[in-house]
Amino acid sequence: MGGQKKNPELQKACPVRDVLDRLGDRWTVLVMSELQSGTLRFSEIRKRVMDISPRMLAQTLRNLEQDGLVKRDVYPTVPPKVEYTFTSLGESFYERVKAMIDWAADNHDAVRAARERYVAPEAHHAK
Amino acid sequence: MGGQKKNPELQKACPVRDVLDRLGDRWTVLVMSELQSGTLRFSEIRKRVMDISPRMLAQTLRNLEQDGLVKRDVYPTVPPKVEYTFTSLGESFYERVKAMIDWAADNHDAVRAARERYVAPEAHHAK
DNA sequence: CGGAATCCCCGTCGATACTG
DNA sequence: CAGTATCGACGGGGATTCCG
Repeated sequence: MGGQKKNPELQKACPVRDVLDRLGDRWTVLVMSELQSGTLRFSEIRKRVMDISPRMLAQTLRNLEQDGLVKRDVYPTVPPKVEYTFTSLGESFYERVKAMIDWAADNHDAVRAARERYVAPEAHHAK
Repeated sequence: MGGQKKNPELQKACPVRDVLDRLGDRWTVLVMSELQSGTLRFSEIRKRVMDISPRMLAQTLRNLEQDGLVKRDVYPTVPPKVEYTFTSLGESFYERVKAMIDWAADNHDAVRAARERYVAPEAHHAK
């Protein structure tokens, strides 16, 4: 996905983009769908999402925490233990996301079929 | 959003990513929310979305068309006229997207408030 | 264990210009 | 009008290394 500025002025004005942009990245949706099953530790999420790097998991979780969608609980034990849980805001958000995930699962075949059928419009001079 | 490969093998296996990735980009959601109001011409969408470049609009529309979410009708008149309309697949998809947009609008304040409250976790050695 | 810091690649997007 | 072509930059995110 492409770089480019993410104009903060525009974000202020646009609630949609502001919130939805988080779904743009590779991991947020995947992480949320694991968190759905309840409280999880950092390493547990890692195991479930499998090919996420610790760096990206940390970043994804911090974004979610920052937006008030996920709660982070630190237990100052040794070894350290950190748990992540949806807030109620997060749960209500995930409901909608879930609706989209389900749609994607249900209609994946239709979409893939459409992609296969698709032929590039030869400019407009359809010969 | 960032470059990096988009492993096609993984996409094949993952319906979620496959479909939802489209929402990651800057414009798809905006364009869809205009198309909601009915059939629109290329230039009409441009006027409504305002700061989208012709390049990005064309690309966004082609993606939607490719996925079978939007229908493209070309009238070989002069000057050319091209209309875009949701397919029924697209409409059913947009229903879910709309649910998220509405959530975003409703909870935008809560999210922004959470962001403002947020203080970076000073590593874990909470002094 | 749960991260943070650094390095670097490369896909996306934006701006600009051109065409049937 | 409805696009396409080319270019360059930005910044996401992977790999790796280190730390409390």
